[in-house]
Amino acid sequence: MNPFKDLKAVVVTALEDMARDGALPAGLDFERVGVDPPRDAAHGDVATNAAMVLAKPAAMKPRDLAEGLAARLREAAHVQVVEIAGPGFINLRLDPAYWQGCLAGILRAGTSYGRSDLGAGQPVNVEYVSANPTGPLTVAHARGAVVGDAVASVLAAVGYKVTREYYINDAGTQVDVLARSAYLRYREALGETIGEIPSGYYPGEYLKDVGAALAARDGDKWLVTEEEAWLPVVRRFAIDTLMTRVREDLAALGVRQDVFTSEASLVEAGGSDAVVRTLEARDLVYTGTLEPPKGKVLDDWEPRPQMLFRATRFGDDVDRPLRKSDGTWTYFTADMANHLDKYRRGGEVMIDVWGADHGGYVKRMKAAVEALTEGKGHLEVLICQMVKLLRDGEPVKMSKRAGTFVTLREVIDEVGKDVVRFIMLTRKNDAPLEFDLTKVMEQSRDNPVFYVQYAHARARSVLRLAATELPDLDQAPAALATVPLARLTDSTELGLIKHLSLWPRLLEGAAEAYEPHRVAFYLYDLAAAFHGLWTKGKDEARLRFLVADDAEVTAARLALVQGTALVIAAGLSIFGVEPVEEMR
RNA sequence: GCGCCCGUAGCUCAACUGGAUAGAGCACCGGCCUUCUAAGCCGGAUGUUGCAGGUUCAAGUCCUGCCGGGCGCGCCA
Repeated sequence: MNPFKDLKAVVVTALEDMARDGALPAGLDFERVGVDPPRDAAHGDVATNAAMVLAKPAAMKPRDLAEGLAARLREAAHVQVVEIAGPGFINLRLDPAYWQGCLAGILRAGTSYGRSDLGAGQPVNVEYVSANPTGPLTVAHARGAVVGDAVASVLAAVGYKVTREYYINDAGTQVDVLARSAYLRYREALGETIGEIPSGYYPGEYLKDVGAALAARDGDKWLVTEEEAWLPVVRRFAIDTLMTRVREDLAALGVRQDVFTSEASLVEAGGSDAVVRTLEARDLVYTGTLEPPKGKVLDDWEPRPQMLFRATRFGDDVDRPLRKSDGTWTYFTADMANHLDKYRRGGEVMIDVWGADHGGYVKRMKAAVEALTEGKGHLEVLICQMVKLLRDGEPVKMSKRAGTFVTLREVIDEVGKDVVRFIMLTRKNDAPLEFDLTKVMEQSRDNPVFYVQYAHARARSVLRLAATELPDLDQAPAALATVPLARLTDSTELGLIKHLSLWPRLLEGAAEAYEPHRVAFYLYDLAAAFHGLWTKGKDEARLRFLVADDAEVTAARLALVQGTALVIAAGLSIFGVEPVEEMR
């Protein structure tokens, strides 16, 4: 059920008929032919650019081509008016019966309306969050979490087989710093005065819990041992504790990932070595010395020969180091192992959601995927820009260095997970986002979460009232598909159906572009259309949803209300947001 | 210095992968509640899409060069 796809088929069929009749050259590619809702409703219900994009390959004048196509489209079912406009657009207006039929189709499809098999079951791996387990999640992490989760849901809805993945960065020097920081808190928990946290350590208060928990478990046994004895134990303990907390935070946000891959175990299992061997076999590894970056002062720079990956062969700016001077692998090497692992587990298509501070890392990872998969794997990276947390328009003070930052958990506790999720999706991922804790709780049109929820609540409210007044009417979507929908004739009613008819097309577009925010804007527009119809019924009694002496029109309108509620709920469920039954 | 991202109405942002006269909200003005939620709706103004070129029937969208902002730039992750 996809009205605009059906309309495209109508146009393509007409073009094929023309080719068969000799009105068009044979073998034209209709790929670029668009059949879209026009920006301006005055242009009709649907517009196609077919005459313009085919004019050149067909060696015809756009106007002539348009005349021929328009003549055939006039014969198509439900086509009321066909006009040629501007440089060669063909505008179609469809009769009310077409749109009434669409509503019936939407209701028959029910909750599966909008879903499709576009992806044809192709596997896609979406990796997101992947935060270091060195502290609680923040609002910045939340954006990546929600965007990744929504991209995954959008792709799943259009038929891809999606794996949601988290890569745990539990190896390297940062987790050693974590361990030493936690050890300080452990000593503190056992009564020592540790004073100010030295620089280079994680100062966050949250590590007090970790230290105390370790003291409770192991007593004072690590106080007297050397670092090499306690470090692996404390590190493991701290990582496990913090990862548990990360998972709890994600659960509170409604994010549940399928696969958690540990960098440490990947390296331990020889993943990095395997990556280097693979690259060596393809002659993509050499020992060389990198130039210092120009225009940037590096006081401790000294030229050093190191093991390098020929990333420049795959479009990167410089070749990239694989091994640190202490002999261990770089983060990059381990992450290559991660991506090779994902690829082998069955994902030619991989999507990574990263923070803005990793933007400089995109080219090398794409280069690595191309090299490791011999061009068969494809990596797409979505960069999430900053989240500016505000309260009443004023920035909320945060400093990671001083350990004073607002955690995701605090924000969820304050405004609720649904608000966090929706707001995080009201911007393109690569645009900065303002998150005003005051504004998102406002009940006004300025707050999209409220506005969309209100529309759904109003729709449900009508259906509740109808259930008591018309107990014999079956409100199930499939049942409402059979009522006399021809009674829906007002332009506002038909306009609302047209909005609903866009949903499958919009969802596919959001999936192909990896842009879940489109769903948020769609829902906002749909809510506006519904609120408009609602109020029109207040002004003109004949347009009220429930008309006491006309059971038919009431049933038809309830079908429209049900369809609207259905689509809003479907959109919100893509976002992992619960549609509300009533506003409080 | 180099690379990536961004630049649209006074403010916050859209613009359906190149379509028609660039649209919403906020703010400002004026209307609409004995009736399904007025937490809403209707009407009113606002633009050299940072600048300059180029490609195209068609450019906010693609290409080149500038200007402005953000992020990043060997052995952190």
